[in-house]
Amino acid sequence: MTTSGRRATLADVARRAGVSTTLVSLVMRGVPGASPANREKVFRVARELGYVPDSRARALRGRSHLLGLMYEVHQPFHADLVDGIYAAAEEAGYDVVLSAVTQRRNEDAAVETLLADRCEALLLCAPRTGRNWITGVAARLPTVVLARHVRHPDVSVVRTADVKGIRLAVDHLLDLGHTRIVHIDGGSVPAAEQRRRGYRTAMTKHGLTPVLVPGGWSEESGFLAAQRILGDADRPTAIVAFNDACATGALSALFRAGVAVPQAMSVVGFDDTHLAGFSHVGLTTIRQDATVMARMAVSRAISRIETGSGDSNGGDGVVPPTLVIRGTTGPARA
Amino acid sequence: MTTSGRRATLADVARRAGVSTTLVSLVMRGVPGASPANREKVFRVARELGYVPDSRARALRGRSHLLGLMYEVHQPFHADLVDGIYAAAEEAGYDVVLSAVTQRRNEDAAVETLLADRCEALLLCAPRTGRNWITGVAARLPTVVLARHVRHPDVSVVRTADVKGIRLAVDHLLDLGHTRIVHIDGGSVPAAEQRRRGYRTAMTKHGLTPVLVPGGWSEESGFLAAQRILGDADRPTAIVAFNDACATGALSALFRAGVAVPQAMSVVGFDDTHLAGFSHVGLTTIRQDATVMARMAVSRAISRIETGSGDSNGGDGVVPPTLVIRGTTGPARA
DNA sequence: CTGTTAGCGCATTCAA
DNA sequence: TTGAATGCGCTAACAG
Repeated sequence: MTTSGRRATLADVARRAGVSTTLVSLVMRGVPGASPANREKVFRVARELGYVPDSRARALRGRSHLLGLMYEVHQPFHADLVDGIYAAAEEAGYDVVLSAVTQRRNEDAAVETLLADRCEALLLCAPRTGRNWITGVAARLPTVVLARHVRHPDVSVVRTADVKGIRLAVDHLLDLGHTRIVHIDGGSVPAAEQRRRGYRTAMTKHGLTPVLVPGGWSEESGFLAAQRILGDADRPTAIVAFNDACATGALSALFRAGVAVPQAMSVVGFDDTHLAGFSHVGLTTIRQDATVMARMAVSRAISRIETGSGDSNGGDGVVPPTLVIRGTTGPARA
Repeated sequence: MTTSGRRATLADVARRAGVSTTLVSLVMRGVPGASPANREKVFRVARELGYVPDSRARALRGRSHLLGLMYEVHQPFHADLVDGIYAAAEEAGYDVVLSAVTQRRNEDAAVETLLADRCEALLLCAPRTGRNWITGVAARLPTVVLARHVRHPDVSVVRTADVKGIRLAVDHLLDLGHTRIVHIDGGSVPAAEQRRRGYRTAMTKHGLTPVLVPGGWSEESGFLAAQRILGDADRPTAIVAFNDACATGALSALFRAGVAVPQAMSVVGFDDTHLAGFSHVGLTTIRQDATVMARMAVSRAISRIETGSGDSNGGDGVVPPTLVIRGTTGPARA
């Protein structure tokens, strides 16, 4: 930094431009009420001084128009949500404050900073902490939970229809002639329960026996689960994985073991993250629409802010998933 | 939200506890100067009212103690940096404001919000915008650039010794008896230039001919590049990829084509992101130490803030990379 | 169209 | 140990 010491303020600009602070404020906010000549002059001086309105002082004055967003830095799907939420918030005239959950920074810490930041509502991406914690948070600020089930009047929920998503996967495999289909589950991760249930339901509905293999949300967990599956005497012909990362890990195990995909084994993921779309993976998967979820979440947050409370939209925001067929599923062997 | 309408303030707590605002302020900041009895009472009332100090009002008062961090949501290595920077900043008594770069939100927009947020310094993770933009930003606020070369008195740089990193990779392969080693480069991405140069230097030093294959930072680019390599008449025996994602993509192409790794082809990545560590990938790679880089970056930012300007640490912060040998490299075939 | 003024929530003087 | 007063940068009344 080479420029002056102090940060330029609205008053500095006003003084230098020879106008009132009100006028500068008007011009900077783009509201009408200033002559073109003055508007021009203010802009010029502001640029000269490197003036940027102080968002904190602005917020202190009245409403902050801030949406607090908690997400996990290492989750690709959360990255998609972040992107969508930025966009949706901007459209609605709100700003977003990010608060990341990392290995050394837990959800409680993440929310604490959001609270201190004067956010008007909280968006929580797939919170892992218990239900009581969530309702506790929701008691303090309007709260929207994404990608997790919670049933409580204080919290709005936006999620994918997990059960339906898994059903799409199973049905797709059935259409291809598979009958021995296993599910690598997500363990204790949010949504894992629903997907497990969806799998069981879909299988039993067709008179098939559900087989669950313990997994997780990471590539490693998928890898390990697939190895276990390959060791089974009665090897299945298809795998429905908890998510894309898990599916990718499983794929690696299969490649390693020389099992041809999809000839000898079909694999379906969940999420449709960037990972799945890469041409080399070509993963058949269940797509969660991050953009739609983001839009819904923002809209619900704002509605909660403005109506003070209560969910006018009636119930969870459930986004329908879609089946994306790529290269990892194929006909069952005769 | 079920509680009262207005957010509780310091004055509310003071009134309810029957003490002065000063006292509450003291207690909340944990500075000495209040009787144990009062301290206790203030804490109790604060909890009852759900009082959280307003960080924005606090910042308005004097210094904000805020570090602005720009990073790319979809880059795993940036996630590692974010994690480290949160930790390092906290140790130093600073807070972090995140500003993500996404597909719909460019670097300029990201920095603009950081400026408005009253940050005292900026940390830019591998900025892609031109040099002039960076120096322009640095003219406004103390700035530290991570993982990219910039030579300018106004900007501090923290980066991995890219040239040395690539040399480690090449030397490792030479030790294993490889001579036909190609480099899948990073195109126009920051640091790609240095790695390219490091590769050329390392090869020519040993009298070998460098062979560059155009690549990029994504898995897809690595996949495509590897396909091209496999099509070559004079197929190499080893690949040094621009980064882990690129290497992972290349690995997939090799698996697909039935090329055994490392028997028929060795592959080295760069970064040592989570991806590389997963057991199923077992990628030999050049490790960038995100934690050390984060610590250095924070320390330089603070030093710039406090000394007003100038880089007392003298020159770039260069973090030595290390070779991590896993399963994707092996002896060249006789 | 433009200027004056009050106050947002907090930390920090200075007095008591 | 405690309390009252001041100002950070900005916006929203209100007056000119």
